[in-house]
Amino acid sequence: MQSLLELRHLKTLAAIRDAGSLTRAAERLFLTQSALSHQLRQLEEHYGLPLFARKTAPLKLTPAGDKLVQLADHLLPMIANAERDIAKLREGEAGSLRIAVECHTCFDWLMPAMDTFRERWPEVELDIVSGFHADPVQLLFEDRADLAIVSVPEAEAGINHLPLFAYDMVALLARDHPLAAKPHLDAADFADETLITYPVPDDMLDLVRQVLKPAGINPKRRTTELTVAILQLVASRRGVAALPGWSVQHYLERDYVAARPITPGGLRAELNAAVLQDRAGTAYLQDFVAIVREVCVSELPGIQLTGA
Amino acid sequence: MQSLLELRHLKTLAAIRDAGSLTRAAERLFLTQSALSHQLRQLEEHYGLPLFARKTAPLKLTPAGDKLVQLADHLLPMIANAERDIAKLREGEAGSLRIAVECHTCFDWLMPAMDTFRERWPEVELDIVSGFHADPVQLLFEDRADLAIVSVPEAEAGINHLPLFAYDMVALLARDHPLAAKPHLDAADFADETLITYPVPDDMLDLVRQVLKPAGINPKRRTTELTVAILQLVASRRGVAALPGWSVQHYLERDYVAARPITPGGLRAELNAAVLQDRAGTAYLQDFVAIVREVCVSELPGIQLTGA
DNA sequence: ATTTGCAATGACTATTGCTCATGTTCTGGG
DNA sequence: CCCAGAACATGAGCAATAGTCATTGCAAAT
Repeated sequence: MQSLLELRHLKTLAAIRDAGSLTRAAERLFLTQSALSHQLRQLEEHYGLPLFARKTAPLKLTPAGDKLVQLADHLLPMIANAERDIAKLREGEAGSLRIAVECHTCFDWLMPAMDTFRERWPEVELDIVSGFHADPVQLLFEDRADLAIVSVPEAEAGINHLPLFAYDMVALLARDHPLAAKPHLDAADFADETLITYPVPDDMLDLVRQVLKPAGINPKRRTTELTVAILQLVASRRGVAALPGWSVQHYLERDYVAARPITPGGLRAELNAAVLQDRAGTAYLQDFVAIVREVCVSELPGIQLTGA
Repeated sequence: MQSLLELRHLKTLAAIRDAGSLTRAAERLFLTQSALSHQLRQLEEHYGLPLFARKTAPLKLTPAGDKLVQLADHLLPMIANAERDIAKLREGEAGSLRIAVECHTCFDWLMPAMDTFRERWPEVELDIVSGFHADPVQLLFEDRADLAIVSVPEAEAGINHLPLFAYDMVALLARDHPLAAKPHLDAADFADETLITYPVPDDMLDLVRQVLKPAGINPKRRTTELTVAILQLVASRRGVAALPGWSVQHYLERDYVAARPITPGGLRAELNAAVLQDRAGTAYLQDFVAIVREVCVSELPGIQLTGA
C-alpha cells in the first residue's frame, strides 16, 4: 500500500496532458509509447481509477487524473527551482551568457527564450554578441561569447555541441510562380531563378551548401537582411528563397507566398549550441539549451527535438 | 544531465534529517543503511556537492542538503494530500471510523492521532466505542466498530491485522522497594506482592498472560481504572504494577517510582489494529494506521514500528 | 473494405535499486 | 595507547522493474 508515485509518473502525466496523446508525449520524453502505456496502467491500477478518458482525441483527464496533473504542475517547477538553486550554490551566482548567432531567423525564438532565462538566472549577464560572424565558434575561443548557435556541428577540439532541434527548409515562391505547380523543387529548378538570401557566406546557406553547390548550380543572387523583405521580394516575383518552415508559417497561412519542399525528401536542417568543452557542465548553459528546446517545441511548428 | 531526483530521494533525505543518522533513518524506511548510503552518494555525486556534513552526530545538513530537505517538506505533504483526495474520489467522502480499544493506556497516543485524522478526513465520522470490551474484534463483526486496537493478533477468518508498534512492559516499584535492587524481575518476584492492574480479564494483562500464569504464580490483586491511580498506589507502597515503558516515562524522569525490566530479556508487547478483511483496503483506515505509527514513533519513547 | 493512427498487451531485456558482506573511520572506555 | 563498538562507505551480486520490441486491437477516415 506504499505510495507507488514517483516524479517520473508526474512528468509523464504532465507530458501526456501537454501532448494530448501517449505517442506524442512519449516522443517528448524520449521513451516509447509502450512505456507510457505501462506506466499509466500501473498508476490507474494503483489508484483504482482511470486517469484519462481514452477513445477521445485529445486524451481527456478524469477528475483523478486532473488531481495528479495539477500536483505535477505545482511540484515540477518547485523541483526545477530547487535544483537551480543548488547549481548556484555550486557554481556561484555570477557568470555571463553571451550568445553568438549566425542565423538571422533565430531571433524569432531567441527573444522569448532569453526572457525565460533572465527570469530563472537573474544574476547571469545576458547578451547577444552583436553583428553576424562567419565563424561564431571562434568567438568562444576568444572569450567574446559563451554560447554559439550553429547549424553544422563541425567536430572541433575543445568544443561541445548540444543539440537544439531539426526542421525542414522550404522553398518560397510567388503564389502564381510556374514552379509552384511542382510537388517539390530540385536543384535544377533554381538554375534560372534569382535566389534571395541573407547577406552571409554561401557555407551558411543550407540550400546552397547542400543542394545547389553539389549540383554545380549557381543562380543569380539578391540579398537582404530582413526576413520580411525576403518574403516581400518573393511575393512580388523578384525571385525565390529558402527559409526554415517554422519561420514562414505565419505567411503561408495567409497565402502570402507558396512553399514547396526542396528535393523529394525535403531539405533537413538542424541547429546546435556550441560551447567550450570546459564549460559544458555549467548549469546555466545547460539550462539555456533546455529553455530553448522547450520554447521552440511549443512555439515553432514542424520542428523535432534532436539528440537525447 | 537529466534530473536524477526522485521522490524516493526526498523521502530518504527527510528521514535522515528526522532520524539524525543513516542507520536510524534506514530502519524507519525499512531499508538498509547501505541503501541510504548509496542513494546519498549518488545524489551528492549528481549535484557535485555534499548534502550532509558527515563525521558529526547528529548528521548536519549543508546548505544544498537543506534546500532539498526543504523541498521535501513542501512536496511530500502535497503528495499525501493529493493521494488522499484521489482516495476520496474513489471511495466517496463518507464513512465512519469507530475505534474499539482494549488497552487503557492507549488513550495517551490515541487522542493526538485522532486529532490529526480529523484534520485529514473531516468527512469521516470519528468515534471511540465507549467502554472496554472483552473481545473488541467481535464489535467489528457486529458493525459496532470499524477498527479495534488489540495486543495479540489472533488469526481469525475475515479479520486483517495491521501492525502498529512494539514496546517493552516494565515493572513499577516504589523507589525504596527491596526488589528495586535487582537488575530485572522474574515471575517469582511477584509471588508475595500485590499486583495493581486495570480491571480487565487476565488475558488482556501481558504480565499475567505471558509471565505469571505460565509460572503458576497468582499474586494478590488490586484494580483501578486510572493510570495515575496505579502510579500513586505503587509510589505509596501498596503494590507493584506492570505498564508499557512509554506510558510511564514521564513519571520515571521525575523519580516518582522505579522501573525494572520483567525477565532478563524484557517483556515484549505489541499493538495491532484489527479491521474487517473486506474493508482492509479502505484508504482512511489505512491512513489512520499510518497516522498512529507516525504519532507514536515521534512521541513515545522506546517503541519500535513493526511489520513492513 | 482497407488503410491509418493510436493505445493495449505480453514477452523479453536492461537497468538499477537493494541487500549482503566487508572495509574504513571515528569515538569513548579501560 | 589500544581496543571495542558504532557509525558510514564500498563493491559484488541479485532481484525487482522500467523500458523496448513486436504484435494485437480498436476506431475513424478514405
